[in-house]
Amino acid sequence: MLEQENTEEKILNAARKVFTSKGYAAARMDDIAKEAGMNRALIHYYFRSKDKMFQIIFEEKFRIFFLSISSVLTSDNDVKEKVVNLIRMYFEQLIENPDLPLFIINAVNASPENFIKLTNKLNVSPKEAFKSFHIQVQKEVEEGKIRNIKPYVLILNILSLSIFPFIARKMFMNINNISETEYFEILENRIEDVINMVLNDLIIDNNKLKDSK
Amino acid sequence: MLEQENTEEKILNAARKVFTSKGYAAARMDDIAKEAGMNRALIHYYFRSKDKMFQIIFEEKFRIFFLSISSVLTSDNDVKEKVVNLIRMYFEQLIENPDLPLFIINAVNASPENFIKLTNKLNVSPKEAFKSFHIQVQKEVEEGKIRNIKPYVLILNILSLSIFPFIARKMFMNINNISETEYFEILENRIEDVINMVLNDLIIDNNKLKDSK
DNA sequence: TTATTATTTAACAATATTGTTAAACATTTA
DNA sequence: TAAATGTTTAACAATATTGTTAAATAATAA
Repeated sequence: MLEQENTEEKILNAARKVFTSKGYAAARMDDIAKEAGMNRALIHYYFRSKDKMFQIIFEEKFRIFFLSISSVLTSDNDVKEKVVNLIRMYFEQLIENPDLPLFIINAVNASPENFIKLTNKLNVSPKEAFKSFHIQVQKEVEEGKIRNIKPYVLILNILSLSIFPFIARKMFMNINNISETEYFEILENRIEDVINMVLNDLIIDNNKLKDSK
Repeated sequence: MLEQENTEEKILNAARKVFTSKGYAAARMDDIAKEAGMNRALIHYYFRSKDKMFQIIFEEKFRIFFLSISSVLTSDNDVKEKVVNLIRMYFEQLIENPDLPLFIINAVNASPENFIKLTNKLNVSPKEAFKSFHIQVQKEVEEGKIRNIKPYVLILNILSLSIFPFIARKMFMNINNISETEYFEILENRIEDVINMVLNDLIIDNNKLKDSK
């Protein structure tokens, strides 16, 4: 009988699950204890308080979420390559971790100070990564490599198309009566569409629009 | 001295504000009372319990959110017109109500039964609206009016590009050190970009892509 | 084996949050 | 005006949730 995970791991796994699906306020220490198959006192023995546990999970998730973005944004590739990498990377990461974005957004909304503290504490700087991408976009616009697009607009488009489907997935599944598996298949098949749409939007082309009149 | 709003309105306004910004679990009856400038007992006198109050606010917001979508989706327009209307409508609505999508998504995630109950109770049926749009898209694809795109993909693209920027706005503002006013300006200027991008993606065009090789 | 240490639990304590009530105060109406 | 009704509050009660402790059990080291 391979009992693999020890108590500490069991607790962390349970906490991860409960916190990411319910968020801090709605999570109960008892939910975590039950999920881990043990007594509430035990999780206090291992991790002092709810706050401390949440902090651990949040840091971990925060790292996962921003480290990969940052690495793509600050790589050596040009803008179009980064666009492709970002979209693929998000999809792969979020298919494994569908609750991640909502968890992080809610946590940051609930206490923005925490976000600021963490970006300082960890050697992950979304601010810097975004800024350097911003500059690169402006440069490529000036060089005529891509159309004249505002960096913020491009970033927002990529993030929106990649992340939103995971944020709204339960509602979407509900409205359209489809299972998570089916939904993820739709998303998987959608990746190339998204890539094409964003890349297309970067092409310098004078006569492709305004034909509706 | 025009004292306009009565106690009941004061409470509802406060509840609206607190619930939509914090969500059910993190909201405190005391937050609402303070926001309304009164005693906690008074809000119980008017609205029995926290659950009941939340239900009122949720129904209201749910209606606002889905009524306008449904009306656009089930109108007489063709797909391209609907795309334009949807994107404009979302922007106008969310600029007034930026917390709306996150509030609804979190509430639906927390209790999907509630969502189902409400769609039945109210004469608002996102399910039907989505379905009819779905069929219309397939029809226009067959007629050659728009490119061969999966209805789900189109809907997801529109919703993503329109809604996500509001969901992630606090994080985005934080990362890029910009105020809400500045951010909303960026979004305002982005509308036409989004419309163009989505419409462009619907055009039947054989030689606009795959030029990167 | 026995002593020591780590793990686990049940029972308890403290705090936070919601909900109630009786009495004070204000407003309406007879 | 006085009775009746509606509004508001402070104080209290009940419940939910987190956190602690002492004692039992298991694991480890001497």
